[in-house]
Parts: sequence; C-alpha cells; structure tokens
Amino acid sequence: MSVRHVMLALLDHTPAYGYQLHGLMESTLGDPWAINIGQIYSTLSRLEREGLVRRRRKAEAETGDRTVYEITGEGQTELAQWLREPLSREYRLRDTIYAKLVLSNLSGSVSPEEVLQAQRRQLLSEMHELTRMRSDADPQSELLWILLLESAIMHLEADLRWLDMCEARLEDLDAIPPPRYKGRPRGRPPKAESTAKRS
Amino acid sequence: MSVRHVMLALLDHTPAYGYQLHGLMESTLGDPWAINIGQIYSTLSRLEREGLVRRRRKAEAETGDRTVYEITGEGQTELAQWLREPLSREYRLRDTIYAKLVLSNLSGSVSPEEVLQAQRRQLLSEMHELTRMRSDADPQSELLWILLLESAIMHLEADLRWLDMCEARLEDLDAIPPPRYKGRPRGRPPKAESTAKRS
DNA sequence: CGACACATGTAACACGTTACATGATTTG
DNA sequence: CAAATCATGTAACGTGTTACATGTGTCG
Repeated sequence: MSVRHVMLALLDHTPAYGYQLHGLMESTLGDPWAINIGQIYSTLSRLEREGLVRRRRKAEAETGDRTVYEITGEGQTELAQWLREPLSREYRLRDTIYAKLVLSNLSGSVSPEEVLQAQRRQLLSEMHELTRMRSDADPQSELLWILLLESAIMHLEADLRWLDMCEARLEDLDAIPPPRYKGRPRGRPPKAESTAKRS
Repeated sequence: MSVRHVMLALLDHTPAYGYQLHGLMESTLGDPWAINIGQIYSTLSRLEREGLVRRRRKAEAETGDRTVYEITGEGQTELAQWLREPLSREYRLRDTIYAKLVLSNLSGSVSPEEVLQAQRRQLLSEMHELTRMRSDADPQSELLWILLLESAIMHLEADLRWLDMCEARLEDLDAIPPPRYKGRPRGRPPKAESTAKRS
C-alpha cells in the first residue's frame, strides 16, 4: 500500500522510466526500500490503468526506446492525500512477538522463556549494529539516514524493555487458562476497538 | 507469514475445524488478529498440501459434517522452529512515516511540517485510547492483553519522541539535495546491511 | 569476445482483503 | 417464520516475492 505512493512521489518530482525509478527509489529511501525491479513495471501498469500516471509522448529529443512515465493531475491529488493522511499505528496491536509469547505458553514444544531469550539475543545484536552504523554516519550529508537509524534504535529499545517486563511476569503466565471454544464464551477476549473501529 | 503458524499452534493444542479455528484465533490473540474466515480455509488447504496438517478420520463419535484438522509431526517441527527463531526487527528500517517525511520534502505539494503534525495528532489520540484501555483492564484476568497494550504504548512513545526530533531538525532538511540519477551516483545512499545481509 | 549494466517485461506463487454462494441449525 | 449464527467454501483483486526471458550497449 506504499510502494505505489513512493513511485507517485518520485514521478511528481521528475518523470522517469521504470528502471530509473528503481534506482531513484533506492537512492532516495535507501536499501531497505529496494524492491524487485519487476514490481516497478507491474505497479506502473496498475497506476496507468487507474489514471494516476501516463506514458509520456515520445518527442522531446531522443528518449531512446525507454518508456517514460509522468504523473497526472489525479495522481498528484492521490499523492497529496496520502501524504496528508496520518498512519494509524494500531497494527502495533498485531505484534508477532506477542503472538509467539502467547502461543508458546499454549503449546508446550517451546517455552516462553526460550522465546524471550532468543528474541533478546537477536535484538541486542541488531542494536549493536544500529549504533555502530549511527556513529559511522556523517551528520552533515546523511541526516535522513541518521533519523531513520534513530527511529529504529528507539523502537528496539522499546522492544527490549518490553521483553524485560514480560520476563518479570513469566510466572503469572502459567496461571492463565487455555482458550475454550463453546458457543460464544463471552469472556471478554482482548479487544482492539482503536480509533473509529468497532468490533 | 504468521497466520499459518498461529493456526499450527492452535491445532497443536487441540484439533479443530475451520470455523472453530477462527474463533480460537480471536479469543486467544484478540481482535487485532481477527482475520477473514475465508483465509482460514485457504490456509488450511495450503498447510494440508504441505503436509503440516491432516484431515482427521471421521470416526470418534459424531463430528457432524465438520472437517476436523490435526497437526502432523512435520507441522510440529515447523511450529517449534518458528517459535524458536527470533524475529528480525530490521523491517523498522522500512518505516512508512520516514518515507512520507522524505518524500514530502522532495515533492512540494505537502510540506514535511504538515506530515509531522498530522502524524503527531494521530499518535496522541491513539495514545489516549491505549492508556484508557490500559487502566480499564483487569490485571488479574487480562495479563496478556495488558502486556500487549504496554508494548503498543512504548512504541507509540518512541514514535512521538522521534517526531519531536524530526521537527527540531526540520530546517536542516531544506539543505538536502534532491536525488540524482546518472549512471551510478555512488554518493553512498543509506544502506541497510543489517545482520547477515550484504547489498 | 564475454561479462556486466541497462532496460522491459512475464509467470508463478504466497498472503491478505472483500465479497459472494450455499446450506444447516438455533432461537426469538 | 425470520433472522442470526454456524459452517465451508470460491472468486477476484492488490501487493509482494523469486525467477526467468529477451534484448541493447559498453568496456576491459
């Protein structure tokens, strides 16, 4: 839901052909946003079909045989809307680590302790890597890159603190009864009901 | 990459039929994990095809006409492996808010200030909601639900602090040159190169 | 020449979503 | 009886992945 908008933004800055977009995406947003080149072309097709993008009439000097795309008015509208509309972070409530913790507690093959420990090891090593990269980065020319690293580091810290919290309460987990299933238990399971969403 | 494993874990606890799995998933992991019932069946097919799950032979009392599935040995192996293997959090480096910030800076229609402010408003409101839910929850019977809320809150805090940081450095953003594209710029774009991944 | 970057695609698949079709059983 | 819930699916589509096919141009 996001690659299409990135492409729109890049095309809004300057018309481009597919291969070029691929390069721009990587140089603008960095390696983590590198996608398979094939997806560029299929996304361009969809965007064209929806009228958010159009093929540029050849003409203007020689473009070789490359297919240059440009954004349309509709595309700019869509882009502005995407930029303005804030992200909901409620997906945080669908955290895979949480699921692993609950499920390991449920089915005996791997203990919650093991899950937590493995995860902590992983996060600590990523933390090392991130802080190293942070101190390697040049505050002048790589401001954006640094901001991204800071973000990742802060979330990693949150994860680590959370793991500590869980570990401290591990004993309490044993007391939790397994889920039942018999015609609407109604035992109020965890509810999301975040902003503007009723269950 | 995660629904299949949730289903394996539930089936490891007890054999079940599709509709039942859907209910168990929600009551075990909560609303945020509720998925479309259709996906249960298609995932079951895939799991069966891969031999991680099998249809139980009718017999044993009356099951009605419901198709009961149970996990296989292979399935248990796969499940244990999933539980043991830690998640990489490197996807944090592919943060959509970050992308919006960079792209709004690039294409003029919406300013970075606007993006940051809209996002802050959203996060503050979600924070309100989450803290309210946290204080409503019963520490005895809803320990898991509380842990999940804590996690979400901590990450929300991280996001908010990050937004502040970005805002404080907004002026510096103007100084950033737009990305070029001409035969390998080699201006070291942001690199991910997280654990065990070379670009 | 041969390897590599440039350039454009297609195919197959996994996962997720919404929507629809089709019935049986339960219950107000 | 009508509506809701139970129960099992299918179809269409969006997004993402990997892999492959097919060329041109450049450079050591």
